[in-house]
Amino acid sequence: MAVTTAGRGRRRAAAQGAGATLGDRVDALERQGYRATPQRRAVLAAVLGAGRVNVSAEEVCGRARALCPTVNLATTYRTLDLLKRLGIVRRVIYGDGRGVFCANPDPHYHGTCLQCGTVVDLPRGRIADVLEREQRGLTDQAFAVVGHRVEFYGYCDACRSAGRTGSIL
Amino acid sequence: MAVTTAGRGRRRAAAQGAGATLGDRVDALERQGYRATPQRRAVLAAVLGAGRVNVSAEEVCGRARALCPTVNLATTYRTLDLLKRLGIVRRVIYGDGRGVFCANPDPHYHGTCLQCGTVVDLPRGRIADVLEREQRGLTDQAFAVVGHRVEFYGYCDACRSAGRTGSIL
DNA sequence: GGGGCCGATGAGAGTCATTCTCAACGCATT
DNA sequence: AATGCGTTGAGAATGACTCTCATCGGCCCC
Repeated sequence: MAVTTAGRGRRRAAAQGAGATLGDRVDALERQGYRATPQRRAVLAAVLGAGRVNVSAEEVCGRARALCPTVNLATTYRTLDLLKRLGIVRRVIYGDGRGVFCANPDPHYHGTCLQCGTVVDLPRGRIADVLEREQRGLTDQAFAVVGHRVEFYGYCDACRSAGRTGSIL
Repeated sequence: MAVTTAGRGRRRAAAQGAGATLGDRVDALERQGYRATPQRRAVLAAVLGAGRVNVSAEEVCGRARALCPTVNLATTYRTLDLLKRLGIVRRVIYGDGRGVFCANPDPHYHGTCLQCGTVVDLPRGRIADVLEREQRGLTDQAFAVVGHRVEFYGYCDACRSAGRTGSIL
């Protein structure tokens, strides 16, 4: 997979949303006045390429280097921050304080494996509505609630298959 | 408030739970074979004294020093970790990856102020049951869910009174 | 009641993720 | 070619946290 010229105007799909491609995100970037440099394309491709599994900045940097060898860790952080501000990626902080990045544009939850620490996307269920209602109920306290975040933990496929479901992260 | 001799056998209340006092926690500590040193008592008192507002390790250390001037930051971390293992305090990691400590033994949620970062305890509502059910529903995926964590965000009393409700952490 | 044992401590160095600084680069415009 | 400005790489700085190690201080045994 090469991340160099990244076709422009090839697709007219939604810039965000379930079907958005790498090119769509590149377009979004440029539309906001940012240059789509090879480094930024590589970082973007690295996050998108991780699929349902969320990745750390260091992992993103490693993957991006396979596409553009000059990508630096500082640039990776800068780019991820930019993509976060543009709403293209999300940053998830969990249990041990480590941050991982996620490019899934659909509403979803995150599940952290108690064994290996992997963070995967989980489909969104019916909790959201209940949480919305709960939010309103909590607001008459000394705290005005405006949003929430849910995080699940358990065991990923790999760890379950390997029988590793004992320890606690 | 002095944290020196910390009466033993004064109370016979539940060692854990809503009505537990500083002395109860000290007892719990000793019952498990750990020494209730002045430093540990001070750290414990510092966390308990913070009430509904959760505190960072550095804040705990500062508060503890008012009770026992020799308390060191390393000792604070060590003690907080010990108290965590004993189930006396809980560690909450939120938004920016900073960890805060909480001594509230009742089931509750945490609310993070988007303005000043303060973390307060919020009363537990009816979400828990829904989340339990949701957990089971999510488990037939490539991930076995065994638990969850909910975090609310909004604006604390102080920031609302001061009219600071604009920015996002 | 002196000595040894062992858990606990303070100070400071080390670690790790993340951010900052700054000179250099690259591309567009003139 | 000259200028300007966004972007970059390298490495230093930061900040939270953990580790190391010599020392301290109760407690037990003789």
